[in-house]
Amino acid sequence: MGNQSATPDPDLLLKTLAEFRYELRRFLLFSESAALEAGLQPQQHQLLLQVAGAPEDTDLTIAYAAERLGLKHNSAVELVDRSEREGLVERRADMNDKRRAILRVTRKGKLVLGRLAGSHAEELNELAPRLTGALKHISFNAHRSNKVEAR
Amino acid sequence: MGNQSATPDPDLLLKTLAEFRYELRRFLLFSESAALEAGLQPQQHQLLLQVAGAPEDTDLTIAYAAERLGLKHNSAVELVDRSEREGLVERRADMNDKRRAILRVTRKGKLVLGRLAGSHAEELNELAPRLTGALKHISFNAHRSNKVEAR
DNA sequence: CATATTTGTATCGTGACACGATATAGGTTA
DNA sequence: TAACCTATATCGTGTCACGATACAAATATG
Repeated sequence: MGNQSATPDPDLLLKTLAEFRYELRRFLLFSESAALEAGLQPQQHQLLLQVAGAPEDTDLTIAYAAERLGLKHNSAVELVDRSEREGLVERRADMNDKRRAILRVTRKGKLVLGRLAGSHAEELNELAPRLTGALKHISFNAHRSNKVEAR
Repeated sequence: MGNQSATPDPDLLLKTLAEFRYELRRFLLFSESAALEAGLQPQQHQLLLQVAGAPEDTDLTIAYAAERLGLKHNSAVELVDRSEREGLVERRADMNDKRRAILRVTRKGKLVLGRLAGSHAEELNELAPRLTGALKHISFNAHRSNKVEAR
C-alpha cells in the first residue's frame, strides 16, 4: 500500500506548535520593546491596558488587576506600587469597602497607553494571519494526537 | 461626514486589546503550569519545543535557539546549561565548525515534550475561537485608530 | 601566511520581578 | 463580641534575563 503518499510527519504537531510559539514570542518581543521605548516596563503597560480597557461596570481593584494579568495578589500590589511611583496609576479609596484600593489610570498613563494601542493594533494586524494559520493547523492535528499518544 | 452614527466607543480598541492579552495570558498560564507539572521549567519546555520542532534542515545551534525563543545568546547558553544538567538536551560537537554546539533533545526530553504537545493542542483548540475573535476586532479597529491618533 | 576582524559560545556580576509566608485592617457571620 | 474571611501590604528569597567581558575558532585582509 502506498504509504509513500501521505506519511503525515509524526512531528507535524511539534513543528506547528513551535511555529505558533515563535510567532507569539515575536509579538511579545515587539510589545515589550514598544513599551520600553514609550517609557514603560512591559508589565506596567499590561497593567494600564487591563485597567483602562476594563468593562465600565468593573471594580478596578488590585485583585482584578492580578487576575487579569495572571499574577498573585502581592505581585500585583508591587506592580501597582512601581506604577504609582511613576505617576501612571493612582490608588483611590473605596468608601463602601475601605479595604479596597480602586485603581485609576492617570492622564499621563492614558497618553502613553493610547500611543501604544495604535502600534499594537497595526502589529497584530500583520501577525493575525500567521497566528490564525498556525492555530488552524493545530486544531486539525489535535485529533490525530489523541489517538497516537506518546511516541 | 457622518460621525453621527453609532458613537463607536473611543475605548473599544483598548478593550479589545485588553481582552486579547487576557486570553493570551491565560494560555501562557496554562502552558507554564502544564510544563511545571510535567517537571519542566516553562522555558525549558520552550527550548525543547523549538529544538524538536525545527525544520529538518536547520542547524540546531545555541544561536538558533536564542533567536527562536527571543533571547540573547548568553541567556540561551544558560538555559541550555540548566536543561543539559537535567538530561533534557545534549550538546554535540559540530565537526565542520568547532565553535558551534549542536543541540539534541534526549529521549527523556522527547517523552515529556510529547505529552505536553497533546494537552497544548487541546487547549489551543479551545482558545482559538476567542483569540481569533479578538484579532478580527482589532484589525477592524486598526484602521480607525490610524485616523484618530492619540486621544 | 600572519594578523585583524568576525562569529559562536561561555562566564560572571547585577537587577528586576514574581513568589510564599506573614501581617494587618476592614468586613461578615455566628 | 468573638471567630472567620477578604483585600491589601510587607519582606526575604530565588530564578532568570541581561550587559560586559572573555576566548577559541573561522574568515577576511594585507
